[in-house]
Amino acid sequence: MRYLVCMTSRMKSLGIGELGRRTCCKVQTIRWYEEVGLLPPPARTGGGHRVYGARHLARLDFIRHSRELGFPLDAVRALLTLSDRPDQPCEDAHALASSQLAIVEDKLRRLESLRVELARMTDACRGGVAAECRILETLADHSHGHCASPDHAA
Amino acid sequence: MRYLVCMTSRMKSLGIGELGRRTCCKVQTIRWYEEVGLLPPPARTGGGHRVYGARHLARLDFIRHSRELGFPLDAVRALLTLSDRPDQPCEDAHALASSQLAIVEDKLRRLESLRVELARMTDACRGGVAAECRILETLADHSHGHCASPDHAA
DNA sequence: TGTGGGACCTACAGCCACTGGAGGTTCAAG
DNA sequence: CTTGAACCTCCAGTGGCTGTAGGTCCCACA
Repeated sequence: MRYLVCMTSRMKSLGIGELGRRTCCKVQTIRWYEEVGLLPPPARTGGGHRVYGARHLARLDFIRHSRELGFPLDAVRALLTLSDRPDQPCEDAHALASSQLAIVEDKLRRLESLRVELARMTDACRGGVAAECRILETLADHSHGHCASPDHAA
Repeated sequence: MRYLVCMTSRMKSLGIGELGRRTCCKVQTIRWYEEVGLLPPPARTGGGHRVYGARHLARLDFIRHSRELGFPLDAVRALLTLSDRPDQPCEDAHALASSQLAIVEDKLRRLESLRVELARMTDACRGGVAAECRILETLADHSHGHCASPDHAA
């Protein structure tokens, strides 16, 4: 793919492999982002190989960073649309980010209580046979919330 | 399904709906657990409806509690096998629980750094148009780790 | 100029742990 | 006997990729 660099003197063009290397994306993932409309279809060589430019690199970086922060693809799509319209107010971006923050905070809370329970379990287990195992006992103990979730009540 | 209670005087028998209500499991999920071998196939009425007993209730409670703690189904399967053999040593249960604890602790660490970055983002954004939005700017900024992951290097 | 082999192509199946829907049957109460 | 909720089976879809099969293209090197 080095020939691509020679083809256009002023701008770097790169193949899908090189793009993947620069953005920490697997090649299949890049193709899949194209398929679902996150990344615009690039130019092709005569033989059908994809040829990317700086725009694609930036866009894929944006996508990857958003994904790393846990935004679902729909949110990434919305954020990309916003960044494509620099004159629009950024309220939506703010809303997306704070709802993502709320989700993360909620996950943190719930994971923390899992951690506590798991730590208590492993601490309580002092070896021995399964019949006396505190871990298995805890798991079998059904004195939990018992379907208080509104989801299930409905 | 009340007839089931009458059928057997000494033990409560229940239909799939009632079992679901008592364990916070959707009916489909119960059937699916049966399909993948986590829950033994129950008796059936003449018409083909599933009839569960106390064993199933306990086992499903065990499964649900394990799942709530984040154990993947394979681990749940292993834990169930252990609890079915009370004479065996419980080392495996301990190993499973501590590896799950390690996974949870790792997730907590990573979620916490997400939280920090998201909070910084939303704090930095003071409204305005997308072109000046700190959130979009942060997402577009590609001064990150750049493929240090061994996964990608390999 | 030929060749080797790595990078690329498409198309499709599989992962986890369910969830939902279609279309039909069974059950218990009134 | 009718009603309608609960149940049945089968199958497709979710999110976000990942892996595989079977082929084609590209370019460095001899």
